[in-house]
Amino acid sequence: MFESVRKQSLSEVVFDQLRDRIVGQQLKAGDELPSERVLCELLQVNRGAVREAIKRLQQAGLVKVRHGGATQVLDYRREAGLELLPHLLVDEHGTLQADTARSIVRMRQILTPNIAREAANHHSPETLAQIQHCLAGLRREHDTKRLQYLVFDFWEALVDASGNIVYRLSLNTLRKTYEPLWELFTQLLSDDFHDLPFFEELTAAIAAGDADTAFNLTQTHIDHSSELIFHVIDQYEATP
Amino acid sequence: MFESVRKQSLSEVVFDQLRDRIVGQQLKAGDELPSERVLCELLQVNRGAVREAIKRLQQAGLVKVRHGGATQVLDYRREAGLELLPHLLVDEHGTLQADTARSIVRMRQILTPNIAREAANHHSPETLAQIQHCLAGLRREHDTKRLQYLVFDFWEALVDASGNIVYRLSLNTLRKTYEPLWELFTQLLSDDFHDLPFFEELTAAIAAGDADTAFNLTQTHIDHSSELIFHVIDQYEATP
DNA sequence: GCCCGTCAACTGGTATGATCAGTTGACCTT
DNA sequence: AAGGTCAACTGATCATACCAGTTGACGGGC
Repeated sequence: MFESVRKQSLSEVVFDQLRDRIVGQQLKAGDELPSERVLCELLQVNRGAVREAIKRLQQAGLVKVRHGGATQVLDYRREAGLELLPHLLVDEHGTLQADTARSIVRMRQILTPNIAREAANHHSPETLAQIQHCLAGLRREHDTKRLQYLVFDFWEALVDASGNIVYRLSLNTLRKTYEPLWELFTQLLSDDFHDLPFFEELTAAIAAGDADTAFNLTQTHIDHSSELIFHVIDQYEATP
Repeated sequence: MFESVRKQSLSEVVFDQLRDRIVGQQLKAGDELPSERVLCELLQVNRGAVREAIKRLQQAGLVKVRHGGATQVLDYRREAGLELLPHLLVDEHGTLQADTARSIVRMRQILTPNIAREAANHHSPETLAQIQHCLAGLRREHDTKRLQYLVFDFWEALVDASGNIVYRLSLNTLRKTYEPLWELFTQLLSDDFHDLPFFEELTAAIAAGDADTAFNLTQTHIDHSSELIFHVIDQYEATP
């Protein structure tokens, strides 16, 4: 099929370039960015584009801007937020960083059972209905690719039911992080997507308000898929 | 003492105003922002300032900008990242949102024991030394206020030792979120800060690579302080 | 009637150059 | 050596063009 052509604004290009230099350590913490006027000259763009890019770097916690003084590069490991994750997982050369990948899987591994637990504790009639609606979709679908989307919707419904906004926002970022790798998981986690009994039991446990069962069921399920992914990461790391 | 005077750039003011309207639901998901030129007129500022603010909104996942079309407000609960948290905890009127506060405490509660576990599993000689250095500081300090900083440094050392970048970035955001409420915790968690035996045992467990003990010790410790905080939140919510 | 191209009137994106405002450091005075 | 002055940086703001993509009304063709 056709792919949508990518259109990047200038300020986006500038932002990407500076961000990559920072996470790539060519610009280290404490270093000073060239002045806006110099950057214009170096990058051959107008100053507005440079300023927009720097505003975004500031928003991302990568630089500190001071009126009258030079713009300073911050230590992104101490200052940046989760939203930097996508660019730590895949570096500027498109290389996947195994350490980051493992970190993400771990996070998912510990977050998901707790989401299930809190969904059992805090669900409302509306959010429960949404979960059950997702479950009904899972029952009908057999194509792995489409199933993957439905499984994801199921988890999103759980997060909503948990009522925990921090889980919600964290998962948003995690989603954006592995969206580019979506198809990688289609085959890898195929068995998990097709594990209908699990989704049935989990939904039942949540509906019954049985938090411990919801937690344990999910932990078992997620531990399994995590092991699969860890294994693939190890393989990837071993064969450059 | 004196407080440093706050200086906010225009684009920052514009950004704050628009962000508050979005999280405050005056601008709902799907709504269209006024055009940049109209916003200039409404806010009586230069277009550059408006554009810089909108770039930051875009970076934060709050709006979707399309060349030629209107800028659309997104559903921040589905699109935004963790970095929005500070502004969900305290709304534009300075009111603390109890639900968000509880979500944050829960997140901390489930994250911290896992950080300890992974610190036990993955620490290097350097990161372990850093933890022990923090512990030494805790032994010497008795003033609660200064102790609070040292305790925080201790946890940061643990996160570094865990080697998990996702934990690291999440904690960065959580830190920025409760930084404004820092003094609130000074008295509330005073007993926890002074619980030296806990820090001693935890450090020993990590040094010994005993992940389960590290996990359990931390869980007990954090569960206790979480209960304290939950209690205060409940009280706060009951007395408006 | 319906389809399709045209075009004007939006929208955001880029460019230029001027000016305001805070920071820094060399230099001069005391 | 201490302190004040000032020129030369830095970022912040402004005004005004013009480029480029989107939208929808309009009108000719079938």
